[in-house]
Formats: sequence, structure tokens, C-alpha cells
Amino acid sequence: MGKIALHWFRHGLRLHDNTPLQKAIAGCTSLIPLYILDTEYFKPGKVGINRMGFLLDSLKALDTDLRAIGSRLYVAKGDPEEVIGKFIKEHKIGAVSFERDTEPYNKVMDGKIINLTKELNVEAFPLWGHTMFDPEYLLALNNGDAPLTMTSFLRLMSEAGDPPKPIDPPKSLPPPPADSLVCKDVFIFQGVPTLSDLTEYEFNPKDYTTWFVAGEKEGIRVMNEFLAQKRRVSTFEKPKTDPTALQPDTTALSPYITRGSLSSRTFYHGLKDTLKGMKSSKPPVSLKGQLYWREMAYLIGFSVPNFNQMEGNPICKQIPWLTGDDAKALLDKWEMGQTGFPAVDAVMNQLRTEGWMHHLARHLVACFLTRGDLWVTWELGRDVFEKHLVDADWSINNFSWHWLSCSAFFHQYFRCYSPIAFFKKTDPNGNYIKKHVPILAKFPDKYIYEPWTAPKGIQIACACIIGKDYPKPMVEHQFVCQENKSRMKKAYDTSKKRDSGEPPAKKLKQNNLSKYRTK
DNA sequence: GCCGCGTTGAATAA
DNA sequence: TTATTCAACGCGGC
Repeated sequence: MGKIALHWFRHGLRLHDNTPLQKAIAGCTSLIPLYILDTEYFKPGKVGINRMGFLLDSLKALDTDLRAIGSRLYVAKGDPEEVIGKFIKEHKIGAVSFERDTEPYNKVMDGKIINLTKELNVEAFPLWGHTMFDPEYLLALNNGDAPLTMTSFLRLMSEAGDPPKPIDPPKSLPPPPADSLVCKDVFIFQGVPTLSDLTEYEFNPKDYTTWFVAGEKEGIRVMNEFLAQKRRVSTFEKPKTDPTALQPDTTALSPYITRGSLSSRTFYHGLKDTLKGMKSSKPPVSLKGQLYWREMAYLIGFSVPNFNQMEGNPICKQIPWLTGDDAKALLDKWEMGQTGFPAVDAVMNQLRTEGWMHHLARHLVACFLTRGDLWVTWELGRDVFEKHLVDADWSINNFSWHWLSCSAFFHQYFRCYSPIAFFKKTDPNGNYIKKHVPILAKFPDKYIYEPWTAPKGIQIACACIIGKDYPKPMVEHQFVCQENKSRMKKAYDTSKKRDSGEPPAKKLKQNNLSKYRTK
């Protein structure tokens, strides 16, 4: 009798550059490719329809790709530890492979699964693959701590060199034990579920409106299409791209990389090959730089305790943000695109309908919610982004909210985005606003960023009365922005005093690289 | 302790 | 278009 292996798909919803999958199939005669929808991880109410729809479409595409090489995907629902335990026992699984993860919840889960395989005496292949490098290796290379500045991270990258080359997808896979698998007390969907199969989320399929097409094939296609534009690749500078462009001015690869449909190593080496012998922009603004930002965010998320909150987070400035019901009322207006600032509302409308917006557009609205205008805790804004984004990514999202709220990494709180001025630089006519806040579409260009300044006659002619059909601005930007800057100064001064009061215990730094030396 | 720097500010001056 | 100023920064190298 041959050996049955189970490959548990985590983030890496792909066949190319999938090391744990390759390990699993090396010694087995039958393979169970399994995805587990964990409703603790994807909590109903916390996950929006575009994010979930994109996940399901990614699974559907994965199933199609698996079927093309003699296999298929099984989708179960429940707690991964329970599900995998039951599968091992009932199906006499001999080996379990999966991609290790850096997020706190998933790290704990990794440990549980590893223990489970030990208890049941099953071979296990928990391997890194969602990042370019093994994060434990990078930490060891950096004496145990994650670098907190891009400059120091780039130093670490130059020590680490190129990440491993991506490995090819398998040409065929061992067949599953049966087309219709059952497992006692485990809920297994018939095929890949659709949005309406997930009744506990109460989605209305009509609201699934993102334009992104999911899947590994599509991710690779989009990447290749971008890489073919050599000039665009070699001159790419992130801060110079246009947040108000009606078609993405960046690669828009983030949903594929986040879902693991596209390997970050594949993109890295694709860039390297494309730019061979060419002059090109440099990190951190270049495309390679964007991969480094991602890698840095993952390493920090992996090693900093309580990285998803302010309290107990050693790198996070302690700032007396609004929380609770006061914050919730402001947050709701922000989330629903009802702030009265057309630029902010356009971005939030794009978030809810498309599940994606340009990086600088995220900056504008994140600054507005926190240190710029509303003084609402970044944790709540983070949750809203995480709910709606098709590229929702725990590490990058938390990293960016630290940055924008001046809680860590970036500290020049006096540099504040203006909800009126910022988009005028790239979109003086307000075309982006006219698209995403259609009720304002008739306003003359000169009023599009400040419609409340339009004379009553013009408001009537545009069939949009400010304060009735579209809200008045919820704050006076100039005023609150100044007030918040002094609040920030106060919070920074307080934290300085506290820091000097109790010097941090000297940490013993140790370079523990020996276990990574292969030759 | 000083100084230069930091992926992506705004307003103003030249 | 580019440089300077704006009250307001921390980090890290020296």
C-alpha cells in the first residue's frame, strides 16, 4: 500500500514555487490537496464580500489548475488542527506539508499542527514560502532583531543576497484517494464554495464588485504584461505614481502576492531578469524596493510582540487616540464615504467597491482618520482596510497604519496630507472623484474638491445640495489638523519622558546562524 | 551631543 | 519646475 500525503494550502494558493507541495508529493502515491476555511481567521462580520469573493475565486482557480494535472482541491471548514487531525486518522495520512506563516494566529496554529503530526507519528513538512527569505534566517543574520528602518533593512538584504530562485510547478500530481472525500465530523464543501454557500457571512452576491480576476495564471499573466514594459519597470518610482489614475498606475499585483497566487520570489527574479544590464531606479522606490518593503513588514510582524495593537507593542508610540463609541461614529462616516471631503470619500468608495486603491490614496485616508483630522485609533482603520481589501495583508496593513499614524517608522507628524490639496496635484479636474462620488460629477472643476464652497445656485443646477444630497465636511481641516499636531507633540514628549525614566534592559545579542549553514 | 537622513506634505517664493 | 520654509520628528552614525 502506498503513502497518502496531505498538502494543506495556507497563503500560497499556487503550484509554482511551492516547496512544501513538492516535498509532499516526492514520496507519496496519493495526495489530498486541502484548503481549510477557518472562520476564526476569517471572522464573519470582519471580512467583506470582495475580500472573501477574491479568496474563493483564487481557490476556484487553484482547483482548475490542480485538475489540469490530475488532482483537485478539497475545501473543508473548521479549525485546522481538528480538521487535519481527523483527516490523518481517518485517511491514514503518512505526511503533511504546509507553508509556515508569520502572523501570530497562524504561528500558534503552525505549532499545533507540528505537535499533532508528532503525536500521530506522521511526517511533516512545514516550510517557509510566503516571503522571499526564511524570516528566522533573516533574524539570525541581524542578531535576533528585525531592522526598523529601510536603510538598515537594505543592509541586511545586501548581506542576504538574492532570494532562492522559484521552483517550477509540478507537471503532474498523484491522484486523490477518491473524488468525493468524506471525513467523519468534518464539513467538506462539494467542490469550491461560492459566496452564497457561506451563509454565516450573510453576503449579498450582488455586492461582489471587484474587477480583479483571481488565480495563479492571471497573476503570472499580469506580472508578465507589466515586465514586458521595460521602460516602465526600469524607471518605476513608487512615490511618483498617480493615486488618482483611473487605471492603476502601479503593478496592481498585490492581491495575487497576498493570496500567494504569485510568489514574491518569482516576481523578484522576474524583475532581475528584466533589468539585467539596464540602468534602473533603486530601492526603496523601485519595484524591487516594493518587495523589500513587504519583506520588512513581514519580518517586523513576525518578531514584534502585539504588532497589531498599540498596547503592549514595544515599537508603537503611545498616543491617546479616540476609541470606543466616540471613535465608532466617526469611523462609520469615514468607512462609508460620508466625510464630506470628496477626495477622502472617493477613496473609501473605491475601497468598498473595488477592494483596492493606490498606495498614496491609502495614505490620504489613513492620515485623515488618525493624526490628520479625526484622531481615531489606527487599529479601527486597520480593521476597515482588512475587511474590504482584496490585497488585505496582516503584516503590511499593520505596518502601514503604524507608519501613517506616526506610531512607528515615520515620525514627521507635521507633514500632513490635505484632503483638499493632495489629489489636485495629479487630478486638477477631479476625474477620480467624479468616478467614485458620482453625485458630485456635475460640479464645475473649481469646486470639485470643496463643493461646500459652491454658490447655492450652482448646487441647485448640479442637483446636489451640500448638507442634503452630499454631506458638509465633518471637520474643519485647517483647524483640527493644527490641533492634532499639538496633540502629537504632547504624546511624543510624554513618551520621551517615559523612555528616559526607565532605560531598557540591555538585550544579549547573539548571532545564531550555524543551523542555516548548508555547506 | 551633533548632524544628516528619512519611499510619497503644503504653501510660498523665485 | 525647483527651492525654501513651516513651530512642531526620531534614528543612527560619528
